[in-house]
Amino acid sequence: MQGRLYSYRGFTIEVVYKSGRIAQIRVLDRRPAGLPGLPQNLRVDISDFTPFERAVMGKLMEVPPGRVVTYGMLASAAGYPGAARAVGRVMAKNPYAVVVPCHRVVRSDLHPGSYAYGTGVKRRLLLAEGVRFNGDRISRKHIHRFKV
DNA sequence: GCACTGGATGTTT
DNA sequence: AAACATCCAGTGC
Repeated sequence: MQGRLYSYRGFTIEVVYKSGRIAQIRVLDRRPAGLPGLPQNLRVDISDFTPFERAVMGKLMEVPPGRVVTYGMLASAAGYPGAARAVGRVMAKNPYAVVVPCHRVVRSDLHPGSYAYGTGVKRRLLLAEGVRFNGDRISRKHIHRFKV
């Protein structure tokens, strides 16, 4: 698997194509040397996912850089209150890092929580997007409120 | 406040 | 039936 390399806020992003469609987007913990910026118009295909997964991923894509949501908040906003842990399962399998911004989903105690590419990468990605920390916890002002 | 524990939880495979 | 990137209430500092 080889893909196109892009730059996103100090990280290298690899977009892997399979038969003309985006198969995976991953984060490489490496400085992007002279790479183009990550395109805004990348179209990811979520039609093969379950209704629950589509609802969660779709809602998550509303969260902008510099904001975070908790697993439980995202579950409720997607229409599945109480499914915080199931949201964690979706995030763990998310093939489209950064475009489906699973690094912006954090624990209810505002610790960043786990990440497929390492907790350090998650923390530094959030920092690069403008999220401030108090020690190892995210400050409350960055919590995103979904529109009703 | 902090750290830890045990149990409940929803969805997928 | 098992797995899990959680959550909450309880306990003891």
